[in-house]
Amino acid sequence: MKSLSAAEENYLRTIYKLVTDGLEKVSTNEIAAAVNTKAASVSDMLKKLAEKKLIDYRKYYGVSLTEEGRKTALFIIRRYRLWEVFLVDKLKFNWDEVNAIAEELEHVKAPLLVRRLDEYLGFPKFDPHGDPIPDEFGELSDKPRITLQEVPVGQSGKIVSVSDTSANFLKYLDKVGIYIGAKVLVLEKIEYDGSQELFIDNQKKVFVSKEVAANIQVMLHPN
Amino acid sequence: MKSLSAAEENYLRTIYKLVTDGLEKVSTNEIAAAVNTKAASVSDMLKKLAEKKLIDYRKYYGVSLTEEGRKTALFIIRRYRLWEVFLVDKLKFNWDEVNAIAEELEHVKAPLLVRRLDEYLGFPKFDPHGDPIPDEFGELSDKPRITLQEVPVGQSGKIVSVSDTSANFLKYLDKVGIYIGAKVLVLEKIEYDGSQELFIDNQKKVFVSKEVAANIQVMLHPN
DNA sequence: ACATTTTTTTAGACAAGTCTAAAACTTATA
DNA sequence: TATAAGTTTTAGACTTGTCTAAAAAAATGT
Repeated sequence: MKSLSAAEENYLRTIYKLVTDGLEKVSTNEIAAAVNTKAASVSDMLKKLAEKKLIDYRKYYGVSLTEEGRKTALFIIRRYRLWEVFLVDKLKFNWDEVNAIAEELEHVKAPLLVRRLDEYLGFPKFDPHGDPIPDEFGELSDKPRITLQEVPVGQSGKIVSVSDTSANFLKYLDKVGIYIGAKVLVLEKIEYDGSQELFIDNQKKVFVSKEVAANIQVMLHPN
Repeated sequence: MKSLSAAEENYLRTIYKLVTDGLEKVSTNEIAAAVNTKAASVSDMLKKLAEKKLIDYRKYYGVSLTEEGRKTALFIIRRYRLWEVFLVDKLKFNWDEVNAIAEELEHVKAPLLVRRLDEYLGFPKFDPHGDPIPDEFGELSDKPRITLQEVPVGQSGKIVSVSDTSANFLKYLDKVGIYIGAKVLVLEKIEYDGSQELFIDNQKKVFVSKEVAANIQVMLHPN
């Protein structure tokens, strides 16, 4: 595996995240927003990553990962997500506080450290956001499917299945704009009755009851 | 507290270590050796640290820390030594494997992280080498005095006192070349009978029994 | 289909940190 | 004390990653 700078690793992890978030290819501007820099800087970096054969890059088109890039990204993500688990499980951070810190810890490379950390944490398969942690060989477990009820506020996912397949239920879902494959973001949860407000496909707000949420399975997105 | 780059922090911690190791002022070459770089690079960096008022620097003379530099170094060292404790206590590294890794972890700055880590580790007062860990306010505990028996192989220290003050014992010590203030390095320990081989003042090898070692108090050196 | 807007890339500059080679200074030695 | 030897600093170059401004390409709207 090629040795990468912290900046290169950041870009690679970000691209992986964006790609597996759905997009086939990712735009320069999207990357710029995600790594908090300017498009010009992204162009420069993309050239370098392309030279190292980690991404497929054609000017003015998007980028995608090569097989080598994908594998490399998985090892970076492994480090990142193990640290996330450490921060939440051991240091009692909230799942929404750990991103920035994990990003710094991710760049600590000592391979033995990662293995020991993994062991110490009990070989977790998923991070606090529900995203899978690649194993030593870069292998991913399937993403866990959790019910919409269990999705934390602010987290988004893709609707993958429903438990209640009655016509009534499906008709209701159809009517409010929920369907298999839809992107769903949890905007708010009402403690009182377990109902919640959703944002479907970044477009439509929908209010669902606890009962409805319990019957919808979601696959969490990274981030 | 000024915000420093990872490189600046490394230099500062190194200078602190060298200064408290005994030297009043530290030479460019000593620093170069310690941070594994060239004298020319050190000169450049010293100018920068002097500009930030973290060190007292006069060309062609040594450097020493200003009060601000000392304080800053203590916070860097706090991070460093807490990570050392984590690596040894939690991840089961040996005390001699942790230097390089702690050096990387040291640069992760999130202040809340350091506080949580401290708490998680049970507010340790000393790191695995016996060096004191500054508290949140940069305050140091005294160095612990431990018996020569407890000093790990490869670790060095200074002999600070003896429990047995009988003439016989002192005469023996004198004869083999052990005295208060001597530098002692533990070369080897014999499991079988608890005896050990020492290296006194980087000059003389001495073999002492378990009984003798138990009566000698040592103050550990950094590193 | 053409003009406008948006996105992306290039060109050139800059800051940090490192290096080598050579100059300046200090220390040791004869 | 003069010269040699060793140390430290300067000068100048290079790398990495960033930026702004401007040019080039693509997308959009009428």
